[in-house]
Amino acid sequence: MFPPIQARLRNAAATRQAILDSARRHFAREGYDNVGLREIAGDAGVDPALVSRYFGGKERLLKEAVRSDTPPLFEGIRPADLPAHLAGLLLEDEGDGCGNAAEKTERLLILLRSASSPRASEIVREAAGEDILRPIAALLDGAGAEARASLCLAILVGVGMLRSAFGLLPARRTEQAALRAALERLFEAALGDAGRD
Amino acid sequence: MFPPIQARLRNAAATRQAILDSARRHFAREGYDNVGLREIAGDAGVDPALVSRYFGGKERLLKEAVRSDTPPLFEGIRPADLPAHLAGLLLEDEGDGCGNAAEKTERLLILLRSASSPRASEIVREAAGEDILRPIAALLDGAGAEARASLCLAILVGVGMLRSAFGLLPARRTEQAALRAALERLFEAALGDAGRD
DNA sequence: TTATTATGTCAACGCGTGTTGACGAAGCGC
DNA sequence: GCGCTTCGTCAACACGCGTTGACATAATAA
Repeated sequence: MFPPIQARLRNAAATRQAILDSARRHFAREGYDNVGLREIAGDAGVDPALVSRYFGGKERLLKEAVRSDTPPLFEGIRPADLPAHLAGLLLEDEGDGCGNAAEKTERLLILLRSASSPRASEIVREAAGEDILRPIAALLDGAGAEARASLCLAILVGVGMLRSAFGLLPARRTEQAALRAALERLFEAALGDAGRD
Repeated sequence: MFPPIQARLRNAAATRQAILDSARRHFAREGYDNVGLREIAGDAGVDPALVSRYFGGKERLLKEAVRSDTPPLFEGIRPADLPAHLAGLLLEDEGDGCGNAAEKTERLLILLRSASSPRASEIVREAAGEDILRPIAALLDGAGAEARASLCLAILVGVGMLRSAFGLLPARRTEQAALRAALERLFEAALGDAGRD
């Protein structure tokens, strides 16, 4: 599926990184439960046993995959730009048509597609709170900031699920502009007022 | 977990129905992949082998569980009432706190929580299209009716996922009114204009 | 060189899953 | 009573999963 990396034999650091990269790709496209260690290892050009050996288990691998060693998603964004930025995250994430996500939003896809799965839910919930909910809520102010951020996350999750599981909202070139506008209005509605109690 | 039904021995129709009821409850709460035939059968007070025997496999059981032998979700709804109706579906579905869903929206929960899962995705996509997307789109008119209905489905899925996987938006009594208002505005934004190209 | 460590390979385990076939037992017509 | 069909029970299978330990081989030091 991915071209196996060669000429990297007997290099622990590079092997570890190859496994991590392959895991990120697969977790982002298929979700934690729907991919096996053998596939991840296979695309990394590595023996499946090494995954458990290097990372100490599949859950630890996921935990490492969603660690924030990639740039944060909401840095330098002004509150007024949030709707456009959120819509952009959804529209740019599947850059090359259907497959490899842009690296900077790969973490978002991992969270979206591993949300179900009892084994991954705790890790996913924690990472989503830290990487998405908290940054959005920090940009807002007033009562109900968390609730409004939650609604944004719901839209992110819903649109992501619709695309991956239902094949809807594919964002073809011809419709992308209209969809982007609709998503921005949706995020505006979510951010504008929610839980203002 | 559920009180096992007794005094139903040697009654094929009743046994079949008990399995189907248990399957609906479990699929709605845990999703297709996260529940085993042994649990479903156990809560139905039945041997696990009977599930495969009566329904011919787990996928067939899911197919039967989402069949529309329960009342449709969007009957007698006027377009203007759609936002309130959709918000109501999300807020009333977990009636007794956390657990047994109201029967009339159990099918909705099954679809939400089984959306990932490669084995169930085709069945879920088909049922979602028939039970949710098509009815909503039929209530709308003009260009982009399907895209707008898709956005509504995305909100349904997202909010449902957030609740089941992340434990957010729990809709406590004190916040329910505010959340309902926010959801209505969200659905209004989704229905108002989307994909108008 | 040889000895030692680091890295990768292989086969197998234990577990849970959905599924199937053989057997037992209840209902029912004769 | 018997015979036959229907229904339920039990044990086992085959499969895939994550994981582990024993072994082989490359890299490195003595």
